[in-house]
Amino acid sequence: MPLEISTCNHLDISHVRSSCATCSLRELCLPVGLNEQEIQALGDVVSHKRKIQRGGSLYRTGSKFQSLFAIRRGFLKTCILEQDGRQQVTGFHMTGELLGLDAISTEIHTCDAIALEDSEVCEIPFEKLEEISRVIPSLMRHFHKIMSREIVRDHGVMLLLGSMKAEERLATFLLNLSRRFLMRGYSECNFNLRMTREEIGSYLGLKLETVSRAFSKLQDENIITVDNKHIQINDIARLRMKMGNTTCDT
Amino acid sequence: MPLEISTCNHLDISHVRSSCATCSLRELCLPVGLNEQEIQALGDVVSHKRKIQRGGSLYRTGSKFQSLFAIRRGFLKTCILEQDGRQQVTGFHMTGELLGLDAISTEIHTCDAIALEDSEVCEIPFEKLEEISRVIPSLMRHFHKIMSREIVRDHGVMLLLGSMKAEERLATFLLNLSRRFLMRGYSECNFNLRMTREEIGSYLGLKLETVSRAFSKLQDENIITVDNKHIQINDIARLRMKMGNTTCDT
DNA sequence: TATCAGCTTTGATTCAAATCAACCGGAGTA
DNA sequence: TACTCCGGTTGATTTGAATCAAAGCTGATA
Repeated sequence: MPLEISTCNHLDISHVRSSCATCSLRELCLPVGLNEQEIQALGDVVSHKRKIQRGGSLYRTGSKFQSLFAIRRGFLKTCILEQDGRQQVTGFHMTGELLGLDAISTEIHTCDAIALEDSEVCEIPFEKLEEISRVIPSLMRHFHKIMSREIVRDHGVMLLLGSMKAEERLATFLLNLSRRFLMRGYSECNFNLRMTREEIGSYLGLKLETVSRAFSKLQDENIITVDNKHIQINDIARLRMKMGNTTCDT
Repeated sequence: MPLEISTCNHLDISHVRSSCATCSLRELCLPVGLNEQEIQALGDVVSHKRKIQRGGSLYRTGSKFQSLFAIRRGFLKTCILEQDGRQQVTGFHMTGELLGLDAISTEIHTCDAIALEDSEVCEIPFEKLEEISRVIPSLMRHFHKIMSREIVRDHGVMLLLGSMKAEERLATFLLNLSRRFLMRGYSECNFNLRMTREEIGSYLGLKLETVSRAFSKLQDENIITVDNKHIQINDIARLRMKMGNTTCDT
């Protein structure tokens, strides 16, 4: 079922908030430079939407259905769960981002995607994506870019985990969130965290107490103001200093 | 210039050591399940081979030429180099593996690939790869799998860096190398490391002294025998125990 | 063969983060 | 209202890895 695109034609992604699926796709795809034809073609293959409640999972390790998911609304985390209970968050994903790129290799999802708040996603089966890409080859190239970007992002996280101190990690994390909020049209200096200290710690390779201490330290230095889940960045320049001279963007 | 494949038809990758480019591609591609037609098609687009001397670089951060590289012979490392001199090895790559998947997103290589010993690679320009994929769609699917596998691998490394102790990291690393050597037809319990302690440390998020100590500890426990760069695994089961109950495969 | 630079090992010390523990505060509920 | 659970903060202590330091080894080269 093709989705109408005539109803909205916002090209500025910062204003795209409607529930039109193609708009959501536009929001997704503009950053990678898709043109109207490509967006419309992609809209045609979006088979269905799914809602996930807070705490619910979009997919789990071992689930076989192969799809790419575009987040239309909400906030999710992906994580690896080990047999011994060790768990690691591999990423946080917000409205307008993509999910599920790990599933292609194994025919099976190797990590879980769990909603941190009520969310809604578009599901794009890989088969459909590949099918349409044969007609519109440029789409495939964009898809490659997205996958490649994920690899680069992961390398950034590896650098963070391998060589940064707790405070540097948190600064990097906050600046990354800030940038993503800004990109989606929200304030870059005022936002609410959707995840707990423990989840942040898991992502950054730290314990929750260490995360809490790092927050307190940044607040003591007047760089940020923390009120539980609410973060206000008072001095973004000094926060960048904390990050060190890294170009890494997680 | 098409490459002849009639001269060799080894299907058992463990014996493929010839300098025939298509053989090398076969070696590369069999693990992902390419058929003869696909291998031959890919052989046709391999534009040229490159030799890299020990210490030389295949590509550097900032170089713009976009290609996928298939290692025909040798051993390379990829690493991110930060402005402040911080450097992190993101992976080691041996004969029969692929390189260059990070370049697609940015139109530019974001990390360096440096030869740890004299090496030789096939260069496959992305454009050619995409071109041929339009004719043979299954090839594209394999390419996706390879990229996806890289993402999964990176997640494994993130788990390692985020939650493992020094000894667990080294055990995981050795078992991973072991498996890859086995896959290429070498001994899984007797091999030579191509990289220094410092490079291992950089990859595992440890200092070189810590790596050395971890080696010594495993030797003291009679799990491995270390003679400088030569490693012999005496008790692979106990080495696996050291790894912890992780399924992660770096 | 001697020399030298780079790599490796080992020991002593320091330090950052984990761990252990106590307490606080808000949301939900009996 | 009192209770409990959960998430967050803060303090004290422990611990694993980094750092500093010295010395041994190896392979390349003159």
